[in-house]
Amino acid sequence: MPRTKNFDPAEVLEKAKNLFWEKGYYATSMQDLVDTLGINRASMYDTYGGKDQLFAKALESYQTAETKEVSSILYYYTDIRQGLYVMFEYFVDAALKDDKSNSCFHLNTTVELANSSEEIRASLLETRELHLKMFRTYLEYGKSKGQLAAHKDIEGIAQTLYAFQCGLLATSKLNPLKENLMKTVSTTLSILD
Amino acid sequence: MPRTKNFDPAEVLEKAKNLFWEKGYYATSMQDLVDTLGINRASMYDTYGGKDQLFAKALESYQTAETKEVSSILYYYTDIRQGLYVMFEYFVDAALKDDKSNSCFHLNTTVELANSSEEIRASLLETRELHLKMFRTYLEYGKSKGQLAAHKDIEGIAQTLYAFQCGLLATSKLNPLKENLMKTVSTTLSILD
DNA sequence: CTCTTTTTATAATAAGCATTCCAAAATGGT
DNA sequence: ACCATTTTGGAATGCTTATTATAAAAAGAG
Repeated sequence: MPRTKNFDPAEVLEKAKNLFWEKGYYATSMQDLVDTLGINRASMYDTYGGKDQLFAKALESYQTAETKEVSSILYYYTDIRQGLYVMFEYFVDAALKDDKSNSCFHLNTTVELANSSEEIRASLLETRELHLKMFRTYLEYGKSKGQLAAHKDIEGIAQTLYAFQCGLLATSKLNPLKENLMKTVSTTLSILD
Repeated sequence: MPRTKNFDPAEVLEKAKNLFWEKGYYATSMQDLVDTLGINRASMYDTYGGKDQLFAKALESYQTAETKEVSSILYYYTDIRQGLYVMFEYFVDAALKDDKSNSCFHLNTTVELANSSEEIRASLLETRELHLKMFRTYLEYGKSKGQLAAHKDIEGIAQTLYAFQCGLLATSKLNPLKENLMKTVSTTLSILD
């Protein structure tokens, strides 16, 4: 019957995601969000709920998109070394986009909130589990193609790749140079040999 | 002439360090500190200055202690694989102490504040540089002893070890199991082979 | 045009924040 | 014993926070 929403909730959520990604949960105030999102404070509360819910939705949106992206990258490359390299490169580019060094929203949130919000922790754990599963599957595939020696411990490598990915993006805050970061990627991938 | 301080400033700073380590800068209020440190609010301001300065001192204290510890561990072990393994084990134990999962104060602060405080960033960068230098020196030593092949890229390995260390401790928040974490350490150390 | 709902702008609320101040009590050195 | 200084407890300050409320303007659907 009446007036419809004047903005695209998904578009606005994207802006909130970028702000939380850059500044973190505590350092981002609702006033910051009002200034950034381009919609009124009341519309914000009406559409997304309070700060907690908005943050949770932003994180969810980020994690879903990243998981999908990783999946399609790995699916595309039949050489696992190449696939993993491009995947790490994708994360590095995202961490350094717009000449900032915002690292990775998933990692930032792990450090800031994993121990203080059960709901957020569950969301982080689920994403970690999804990534580990993708790594395992991809490594199994590599083994079947003879790209990975049969005796290699897939679970150990998968967890190592996940840990290294977190470290790579964390250090990108202090060392925001792509070529430097990608050298550590190459070095790390030698665990496959 | 008159009354002397009633508490040991270093001891109290240790408590502040543990609280900031656990909760981070923003999530720790001065009231939390008053409740935890066991000294009066006025004494706190008088001895350490405001929140910023107290945090900076706590971080400095942490980084100095950790750097010293790493140095002595590496100095003690003549086998570089063993030395690095024990070093990572030391960090894992610290990250999981008291059955919590507080990760590493240096890493936590990198994620939370590296982009918002120039003073803190400088302190973090200096510590990173110190650790890289220790790694390089240790790897050179290993090379001279024939424990590391002559063609290995020392700078690349050093940076990779630093990145992995950050990732190892970050993931310890979601996966606080020592044996699990130490398996990724072993896997990563295969980059030396 | 007429509902009905959303937007907007503004303000009120209530709590928490870091910091400063004050006066009384405590304490070590002379 | 005296004095200088710190500790203590409490309160006051002034600012920021998240959230809710209010009322008027805007706009799509019948």
